[in-house]
Amino acid sequence: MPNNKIVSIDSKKVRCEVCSVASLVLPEFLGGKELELFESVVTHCCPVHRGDYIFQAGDTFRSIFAIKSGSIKTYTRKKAGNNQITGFYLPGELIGLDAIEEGVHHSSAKALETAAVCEIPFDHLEELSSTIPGLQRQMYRLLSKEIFQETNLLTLLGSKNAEERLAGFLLDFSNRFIKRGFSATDFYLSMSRNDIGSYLGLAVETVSRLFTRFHDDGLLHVERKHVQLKDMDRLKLLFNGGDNQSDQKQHG
Amino acid sequence: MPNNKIVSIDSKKVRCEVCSVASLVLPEFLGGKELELFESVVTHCCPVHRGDYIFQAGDTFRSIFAIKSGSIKTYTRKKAGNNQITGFYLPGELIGLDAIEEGVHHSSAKALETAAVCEIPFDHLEELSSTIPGLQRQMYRLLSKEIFQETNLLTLLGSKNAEERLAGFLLDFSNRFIKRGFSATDFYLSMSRNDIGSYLGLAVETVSRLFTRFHDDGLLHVERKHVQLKDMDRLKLLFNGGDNQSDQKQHG
DNA sequence: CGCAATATTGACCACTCTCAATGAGGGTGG
DNA sequence: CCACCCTCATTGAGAGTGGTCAATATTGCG
Repeated sequence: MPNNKIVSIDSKKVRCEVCSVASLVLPEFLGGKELELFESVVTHCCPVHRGDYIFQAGDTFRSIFAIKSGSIKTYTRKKAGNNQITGFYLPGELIGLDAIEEGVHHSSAKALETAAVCEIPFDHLEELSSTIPGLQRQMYRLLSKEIFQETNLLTLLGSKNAEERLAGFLLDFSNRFIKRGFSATDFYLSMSRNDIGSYLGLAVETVSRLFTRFHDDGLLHVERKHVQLKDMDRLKLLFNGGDNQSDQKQHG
Repeated sequence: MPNNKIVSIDSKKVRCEVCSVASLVLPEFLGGKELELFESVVTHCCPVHRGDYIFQAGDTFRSIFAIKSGSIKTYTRKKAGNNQITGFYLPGELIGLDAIEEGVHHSSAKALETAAVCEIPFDHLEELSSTIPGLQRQMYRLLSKEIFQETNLLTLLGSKNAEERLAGFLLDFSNRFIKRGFSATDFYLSMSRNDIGSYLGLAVETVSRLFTRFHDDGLLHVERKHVQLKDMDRLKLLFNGGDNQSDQKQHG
């Protein structure tokens, strides 16, 4: 597995492993004592390997999971033999939030590479969040953030063409990497082209062709999983498509 | 506005107006006294008319809103002059949940018809939910439900073709109407074809053509906003597309 | 009653999917 | 250490779904 890791993350893994989950997931609002309390409810914090499940569709919901290092994909079953990727998650992000309501996981979560994932039993978290006001607030914010991000993805799928989608995908990762202190323009994508295609609602071949085109156009340098964004401005322009200009393609 | 109301809802509006928001939005877990407390934080409960905004993108987030009657659409700005519809909301549903995290609305909410909408100041709700454990739990569930539903929509947009999308759209509304005690097979769609198209990531013309085709195929009877589903089984079959059968179109 | 907005329908074509072949990596076993 | 296999990625050619443009209802509103 040497090549398909997000190396920039792996290089910091040691540091991540020792720092607290709480400070990673809940960067604000919690004091030292509260952080400790939060840490106390985190039961497991085990490393997983590429292909390992964190949970599967159909599992009873008991915990949410915080990612400390590595990356995770979530997906739902689609048609025979195929999966619909619903998200890629990086350190500091939570998975399993969609299962709170029904008490059952409807999606599966699988490690894209070696990763450290912390289990947070939800009933403990609930109890704790009713005693620590700041934690409750943070929980609301985290859930809201997930909704907001999915709304953005909906907009992407509902109104953008193939190249706008891939540009948006890359810019999203760029933003998320930079927030974690990694390079905004030089990173490894731990997921396969197939996963990217499914996530963006495109065929694998289209994704592959677009990477080639972007490469040839000088927008980026790509070699398998390794991506270096070369022209962020044009990439952003591409993402925004016909915006600003008064052309109104699609759903006019 | 005689024709573009969801009449089956309107016919029950009087009843809805007098029953509590809480019992509509939070059907479980709250006792009589707690319901009263919850009601006390609901400041406004004003009627809105077709085209009225509940909130707009850019507004400071202060409240979430519960719909008591009528229907609401939410959307984000897309390209010049166009909107990307992100959701349609019916009585008992909450809007504005995506704005908690950043404290700013990134989407707008507009009434599709005359509707009753209750404002619930979020800081009050937060306070209250830390004193009533059942309320906190319900809030988590409601937020989680929104995430789950958006994930479903993502799957729809990411992996279904045009007719599967429209079938899914109709089945979704059918389910939501039946949960509210209305007919599962006979209802009015309060939104325009344009809105449906935007929501489903399709051109208006495609939506129109599909309605006609479904009508001609005997799947449903449609006359402008009035829809009567005639063959739920075939509609479900259509929605599931190539599932069950071992054909694996798209992202093979 | 006429204008504006919304729907419907048709013709055309482009974007993206499908199918198919080839190439490149990575892991396993001899 | 190399051969082999299997998965994943790339590239090409052709086809089809669905978008765009345009014209014509139909409805609603001032």
